[in-house]
Amino acid sequence: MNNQPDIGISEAESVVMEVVWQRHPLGADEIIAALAEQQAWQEATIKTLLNRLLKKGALAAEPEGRRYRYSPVLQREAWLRTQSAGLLDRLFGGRVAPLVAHFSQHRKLSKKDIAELKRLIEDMEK
Amino acid sequence: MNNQPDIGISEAESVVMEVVWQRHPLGADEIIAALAEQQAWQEATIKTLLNRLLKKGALAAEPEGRRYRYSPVLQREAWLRTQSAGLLDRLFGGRVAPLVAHFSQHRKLSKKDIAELKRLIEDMEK
DNA sequence: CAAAATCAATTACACGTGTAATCATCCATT
DNA sequence: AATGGATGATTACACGTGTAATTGATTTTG
Repeated sequence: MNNQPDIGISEAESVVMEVVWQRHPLGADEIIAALAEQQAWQEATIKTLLNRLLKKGALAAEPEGRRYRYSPVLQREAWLRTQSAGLLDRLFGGRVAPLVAHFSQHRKLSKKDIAELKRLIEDMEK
Repeated sequence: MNNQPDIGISEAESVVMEVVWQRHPLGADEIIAALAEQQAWQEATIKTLLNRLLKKGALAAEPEGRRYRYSPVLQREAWLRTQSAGLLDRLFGGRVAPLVAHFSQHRKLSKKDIAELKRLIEDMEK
């Protein structure tokens, strides 16, 4: 009974969420400040995104004086899960191995990556 | 100099592409027939998608009599690459290991999957 | 040959999204 | 108290997308 019926957030919205996921609660000004460094967005744009995220229920806002502090309702983990599951199913028939194979062909994996993968797999075998 | 400047296709469009990737060239009727079994789309809808894919340059159509036969221009491999790279970068900071870790936590990997992964990694080490 | 069937092309339309400007409200300052 | 600044709310607007109906051109059929 706490199950959010799968909030869908857009690309731009997810950029805002990333900021709030990292630290919260945050005021709009702080979010705007954090984004100023990576995005070329006007303040108004970010305000819009915040409102849309509120309306979608991905963020919660608690009033603090005349300001709001925003916190995530949608959890990053849950979002990650639907995003990556979606891609895996649509593109790789839901199988992880082909996905890894794909990356191993097209993306340089460092020795560290490989070592880490190896450890992961060993853990899985137990 | 053959570099298509990154054709972007939508979700619904990709469903059509999957059909054409599997077998081509195909007439619109064949595509419609193939999709009838999985999608509840009207013919007109598929026609629209075909036209949009043409306009985007993702498909090519050669006239055959008064019909067209459609073939992919955008290659599945290329599309896969941008799709999965996008997700990897946006969600996992471009690192493969965290992605695999994520799946290993949330998705049951069969023994077969694990064995396959293991082999992949062994190959990588060489 | 006229009528019907077949396809592709054109047009439709609501909704989400990226991107923002403007409006309204409330607090602080002169 | 009036004014200016801050900030949230409302409105804007073009474009992509999902979903299709309608139109137009051509072919097949009676």
